[in-house]
Amino acid sequence: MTAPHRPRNPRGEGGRLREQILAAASELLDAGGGERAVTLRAVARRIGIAPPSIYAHFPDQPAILLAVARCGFADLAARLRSTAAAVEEPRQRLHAVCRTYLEYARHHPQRYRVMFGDLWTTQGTEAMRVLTDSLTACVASGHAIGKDPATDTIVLWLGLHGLAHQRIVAGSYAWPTDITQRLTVPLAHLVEI
Amino acid sequence: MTAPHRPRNPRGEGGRLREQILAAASELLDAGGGERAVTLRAVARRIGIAPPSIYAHFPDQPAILLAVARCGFADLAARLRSTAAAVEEPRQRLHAVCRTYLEYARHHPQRYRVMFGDLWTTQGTEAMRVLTDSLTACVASGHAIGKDPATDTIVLWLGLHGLAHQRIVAGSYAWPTDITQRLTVPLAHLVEI
DNA sequence: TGTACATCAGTGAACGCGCGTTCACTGATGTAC
DNA sequence: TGTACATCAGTGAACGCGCGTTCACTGATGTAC
Repeated sequence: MTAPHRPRNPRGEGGRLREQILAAASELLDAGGGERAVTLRAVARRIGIAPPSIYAHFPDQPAILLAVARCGFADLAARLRSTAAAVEEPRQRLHAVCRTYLEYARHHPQRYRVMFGDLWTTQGTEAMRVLTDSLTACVASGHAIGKDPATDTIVLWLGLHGLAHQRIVAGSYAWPTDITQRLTVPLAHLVEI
Repeated sequence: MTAPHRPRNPRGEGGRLREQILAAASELLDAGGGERAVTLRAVARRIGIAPPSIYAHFPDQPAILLAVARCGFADLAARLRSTAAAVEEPRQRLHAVCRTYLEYARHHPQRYRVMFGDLWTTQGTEAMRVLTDSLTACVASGHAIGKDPATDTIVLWLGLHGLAHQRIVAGSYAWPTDITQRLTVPLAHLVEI
């Protein structure tokens, strides 16, 4: 658990500890303990520092989780953007973006829960924009119908979120293999052309 | 907070305390504190008993929340059943059942989160059956298309759950007023006839 | 009818624990003169 | 070049708190004889 003999950061590089704290918090989250496992002392223990050392970088304990969520949203948005940029065909692109979203939730289940539980306010708009753009492109190319892509995006996202969340909390449930398609196709109003 | 002068239950009626414990736990849940607020001692305080008195009815602290969830599922299923029984027309019935589901989540937000976070296994099948039956009836009457109502129900429910959950955690968000329709109509494959 | 006894619904005091946070500090490294 | 000083990264010990759980108990109420 404890990592002894940690060399202190060189002068001027004290900020590195902040990254280590965030990384340790993320690891604790997804190491099975969930949100409750991310205590100030547990984070310190994992890095191998004394508990008070954290106060140089975060005002209090909740601030750590908040920062983890903030990073999570930035990370998610970046992944969605790069997925969207990699696929040309509108319909395929929308599917790829949805897949990336669901993969993110699967790879960081507890971080996802923290992000979209409690402190989801306007932080998700960046990620949502990628979804909106992808859906709008489908409408423009005739792959989808619907005169209100903004609202359609919200509805599509609600479906994705429902699936992502339930996959996390009911991991053993035998979901139909084509569940993603069966959710996204009707919600995005995709049509054969 | 504390309720003093609580008269002890008459002889043979000691089981009543169990109900009070569950009620107190539910109240604590939805009184803003969330899951963390439901400590053994907090429950005892709210009823006005000594902490050890709880051990006559529950083996340990997690068992309290588990029992709350169990009751919640039974309650939800009962409400859905009575709603379904009250509406004749298949399409209206499906809508009414969905509405009741969402209302339940809104009225007991934290209880809902406990139910469908962590300990959702096979407890929800009762409630799901009402949804399946309603959807099947729609297909039979030609109000909905789709050859696999069982899977369609899961998909529809994922959408409902996504909305219910996000309404809870992002209460202030300005959802479109017709959001329920826009989610259920495509997911249930409802058609005009 | 009286009394000993069993049962029942709960108490009170105490335990050890991990937590968040505070405070005064230490020891290495760079900078000014 | 030597030395005093400031800065920086982090420590160690301690605090008070609420928690879950244990243990031996109390006092009212019903039952057997």
